[in-house]
Order: sequence, then C-alpha cells, then structure tokens
Amino acid sequence: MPTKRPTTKPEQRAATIAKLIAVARVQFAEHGYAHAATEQIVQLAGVTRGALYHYFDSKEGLFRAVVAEIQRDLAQRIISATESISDPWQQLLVGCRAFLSASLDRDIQRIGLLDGPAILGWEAWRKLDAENSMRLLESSIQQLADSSIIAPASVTAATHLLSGAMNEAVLWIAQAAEPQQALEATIVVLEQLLRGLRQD
Amino acid sequence: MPTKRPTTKPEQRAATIAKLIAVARVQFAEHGYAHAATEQIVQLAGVTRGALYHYFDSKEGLFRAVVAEIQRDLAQRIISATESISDPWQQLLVGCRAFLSASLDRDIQRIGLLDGPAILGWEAWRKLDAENSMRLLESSIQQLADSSIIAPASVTAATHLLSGAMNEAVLWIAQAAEPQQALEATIVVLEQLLRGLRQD
DNA sequence: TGACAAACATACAGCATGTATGTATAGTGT
DNA sequence: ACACTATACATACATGCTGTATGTTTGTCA
Repeated sequence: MPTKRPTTKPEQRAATIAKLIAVARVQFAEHGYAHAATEQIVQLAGVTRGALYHYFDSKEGLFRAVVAEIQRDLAQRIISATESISDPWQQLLVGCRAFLSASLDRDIQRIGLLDGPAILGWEAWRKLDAENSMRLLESSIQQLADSSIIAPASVTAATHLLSGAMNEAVLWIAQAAEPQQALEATIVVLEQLLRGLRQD
Repeated sequence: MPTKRPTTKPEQRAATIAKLIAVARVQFAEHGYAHAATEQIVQLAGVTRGALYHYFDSKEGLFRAVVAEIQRDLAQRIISATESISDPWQQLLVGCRAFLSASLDRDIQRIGLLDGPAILGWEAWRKLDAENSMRLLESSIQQLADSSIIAPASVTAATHLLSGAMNEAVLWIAQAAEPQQALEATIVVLEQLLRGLRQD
C-alpha cells in the first residue's frame, strides 16, 4: 500500500499550503481580511502559525495567494462558458453574463472585489485581474475591434470602463431584492452600452 | 477682542472634531486605513486618544466621518462644474468629466474608492455614495430618460454600471503613464457607450 | 547510517485598539 | 458669587494580533 497520508516532503508541502489557502479563503470571505485571525486559520487547518510563516512571508502573502486562486477560478469559469461560442459578439455577452453569475459567490465579492484592492493595493490587484478575467474581456474587445465590429476610441479605456462597470454591478446585484431580475436588467443595459461602440 | 482661541464648549467641540477629521484624512490617505495609527493621528491633532474616543465610537467611526466628508466634497465639485449647464446631455458629460478630474486626488482614491468599501462594507459605503455623487449621476440619467433622449432598460442598472465604470476608470487614469491622455480617451469611450442608450 | 535541511511547533516581543477611570474647566441654577 | 454638574478631554491598563526568533522532529541523500 502506498502513501496512506502524504509522507513525502513535496507532498506534505503541497498539502499544507493547499489546506492553508482553502481555510484562509473561507475565513477571509466570512470575516473579511482584517477580522480573520491567523490563529483561527491555522487551527482550522490543523497546523500552527509557525507553518503559515514558513510558507508565506506574512498574512498579506497568504491573502495574495487566496486572491490569485479566486481570480484563476473566475477566469476558468468564464472560459468554460464561452469556449464553445464562435461569434465574437455573442462570446462577449456570454462572457459578461458568466462573469456576473460567477461573481455572485460571497468569496469572490468580499475577497476579490472588496478587500483585494484595499489590501494588496490597486496596482497589484489589477495586475492579478489583468492576468485573468480582465484579460479575457480585453481580448474579446480587441477581437471585435480587429473585426471592425466595434470601434472604441481606445480598447484599453473601454476595457477598464466595462470591467469597472461589471465589478460594481456584481455587488449591486448581490444585495438587490431580486438578484435575478437585477442581473437581467444589467445585461440588457450592458448590451445597450456596447451598442454604442458599434460601427454605424 | 473676542475669542482669541475658542473657549466656549460648542466651539471647542467643533474645533477638535474638525481637526481630528482633517488630520485623519491626511493620515488615512497617506498610509491607508489599516496602517494609520490613531496615536499618530491624535498627536498631529494636538490631543490624545481620549479625545478621539470621546467623539467617535471607534477608529472606524472616525474613518466613516472622513469618507462622508470626502463624498460631500466630491459631490460639491461636480455641482459647481455642472450647475450652469442647461442641456442635460452636456450636463451629464461635464459631470462625468468633473468626477474623473476631481477623483484624481489621492485622498479620494485611497479613502473613497479603495478603503471605503472594504472598511465600511459595500452597502454602507454605497449609501454614502448614493447620497452624493451617485445621486447626481442617477438624477442626470433619469432626466435624460424622462426627456426621452435616452432609453435605458433600467435607470438604476445604468447608474450602477456607469458609476462603477468611472470608479475604475479613475484608478486607471491616476496611475497611467499619461493621465491626461487616459482621461480624454476615457471620456470619449464613455460618450460612445452612452450613445448606445440613445433613442434611435 | 549519519549529517543536513526542510517542515513545522513554541515562545516571545511589539504594537495597536478599545475601555475604564481620573481630572480640569465651561456652563448653570440659585 | 458659589456650589454643582456635565462636558472635554488625559491617563492607565487590558486585550488581541502580527511577526520573529528559536527549538524540535522527520524526510532525504551521500
């Protein structure tokens, strides 16, 4: 019988790191970064703070890892929803919908949208976002521009505006009395706004 | 000679509160909420932490007061820029430009846009925003809709999308290599997007 | 198989918030 | 004019949390 529980060092390392990140994700989402105590996190992970500081240089470092994981998850969900769509315009709209739906998770909102920028700083946070979901948005817009379907004065500016619009929309939808209705309204208005970028 | 320095109680009260808020605004902007020590704030304000906790229930309470002040300042600047404009469409555009320009202040970015939502929670922060700059945006959009100049599927959704778009745009513009250029590009794209809401 | 380093655990120092309590002074009634 | 009260603070302390320094166990590899 092979490893009952991981006993080799690389395995142990990976397991502990993964456990810490998983537990931290829940704690950060539940209490927010500031009120999530590292002691509580390591207890729930079955280790001590010594382990935490062995793998991460600080509480913020652990948080950064959690944010990165969340960003990757989110991007993956968008990719899954859009990869089978060929029409670029539809792809953008479906991508936007996927982003809005996926972001209704409390984890993503609290960690990815609220605490993320405040704790990591806007530039560091934006960098993580730019490597994931924002990258998808930008390439989608770029593709539409290349195909002369839309003609934004600046692809970069358009990407930031739309990204910000959706980040705010997510938080609004999440606390709306009727989220489903709010989500549909958001998508319709988003489509209207995008229409303005179209070539006439 | 009247009051050399304020000696009456209401005066003292107002003076101390104002001083604390003013100093706190600088400290919060410079170091961020988490790394701004109350001890440092009260020292620079010429009082002790006893005074702070006499007027505010917590550090967060002081922060809330600072955010409220910033929101009022921002709204006032937008009003000043737009009050003389009668055409509602131009009023909206000028208002957006005023918002983007004014928000280039580090105070507003760090306190109003980054730490604000994270510390106060999105709903509380949104409430403060909704009473100020967002209210201006919404009434402007509502007016255009009432005049049948635009026809957004939902005024509320449109307001949130545009508000979020600009909040993000501000942070992007601020750190852009050429902020002035980024600002102009943003406004042009914003205008394009708004065109999509127009009645055809 | 014994040295060596990784993977933790433990103990401690430092700082920051919040609270409890003390004190001086403006206001107020008589 | 004087005692009294409440406001406007100051001081002292308890608590909680992060980060660091150091100790201990256990794979790994020559």
